[in-house]
Amino acid sequence: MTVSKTTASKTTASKAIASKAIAPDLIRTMQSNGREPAADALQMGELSELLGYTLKRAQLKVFDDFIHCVEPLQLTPAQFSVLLLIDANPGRNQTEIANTLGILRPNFVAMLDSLESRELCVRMRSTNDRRSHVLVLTDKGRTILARAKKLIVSRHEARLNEVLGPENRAALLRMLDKLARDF
Amino acid sequence: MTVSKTTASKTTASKAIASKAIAPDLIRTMQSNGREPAADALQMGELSELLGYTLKRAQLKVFDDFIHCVEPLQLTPAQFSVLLLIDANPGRNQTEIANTLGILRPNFVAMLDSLESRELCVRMRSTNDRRSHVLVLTDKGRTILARAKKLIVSRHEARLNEVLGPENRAALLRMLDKLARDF
DNA sequence: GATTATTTGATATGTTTCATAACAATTATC
DNA sequence: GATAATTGTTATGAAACATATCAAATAATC
Repeated sequence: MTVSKTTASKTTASKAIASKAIAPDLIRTMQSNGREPAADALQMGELSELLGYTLKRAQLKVFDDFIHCVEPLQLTPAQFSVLLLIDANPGRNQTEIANTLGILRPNFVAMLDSLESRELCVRMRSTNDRRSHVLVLTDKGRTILARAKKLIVSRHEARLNEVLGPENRAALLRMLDKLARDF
Repeated sequence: MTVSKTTASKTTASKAIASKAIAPDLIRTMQSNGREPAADALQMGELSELLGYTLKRAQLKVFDDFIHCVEPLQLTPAQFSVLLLIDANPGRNQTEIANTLGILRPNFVAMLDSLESRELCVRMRSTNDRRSHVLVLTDKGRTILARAKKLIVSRHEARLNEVLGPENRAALLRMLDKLARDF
């Protein structure tokens, strides 16, 4: 280590410029334009060029919006994907659904418990293989799923189209899919 | 609920076709082409069109590759971003760095403890504001950061360019940045 | 056909990540 | 000088993610 143990940090108010007579945003402008480094925005450095960083940031934003759009149905992205996959793949068991979604079997148990307690789906012992549970949506589950799809299309994906434009949205999806597959 | 409590699930081997005389992949081909639904790949349904789902999948892949590429230095994406931001913003305190990265201050403490215990950075009491800690990279920290940047460029981002192509990679970054900001 | 190995769902458990409340020390505000 | 706000910290909890292990059921092997 070559660094000394104390340093001066310029925090918020620089000097004693601040006075009630001057508007707050004017003060900020003066500070930002002064010789002192702007107190607000930090340099992002090479972080802006790091795809992984921006990817994560975007993912959090998109998930937040998803949750908000589908809020009246109280479905997380993961729960929605489970319902969707059960519906699209009748006759499949827990392991198959979980694996396809990248969910580990032990963690899938509580997930299903929750959905089943809300009567959105049911586990049924398979007659062929009495070890496995075939997953089936209830009527309520199908209804919720249908409503969720509508909300996602009309709110969530619509907003994505607004921000990106339909062509860009499609291009983005293609590239992300390529990454998810071939990377 | 309108579903009965038992159902038949077709699992692996259909009928008694299996025999040692037939090659395993031939059997699989026969099964896939038969009337029975393919036992392997599940229908992804509308999931393939859900941007959030693909986004998450891609993000996990990219982070995995990041961790792998920078493995000799034992840096997580989060740790790397902290080192980078400290280096790019001398004189800033914990709260400022944490906020910029979207890390909550309480969670940032252990993070810094870890980096400091590895002697990659130091907290220094500010002389201006004795509440705050100014964060500074040690020489070791700067060295590790420089090595990490090299590994990321030569391995990680290089691979991204291979898979996507430079133009697509740039376009992807632009769109993700737009989402992270405006969404 | 009995023995061994594998698969399925489940439990227990641990780690990591993320979020909230509260506190002492310090500084800002009035 | 009393009160409020900020900084780093601790404690704590929830959620997401991962591993080992188990009983029941089935498949594979001898």
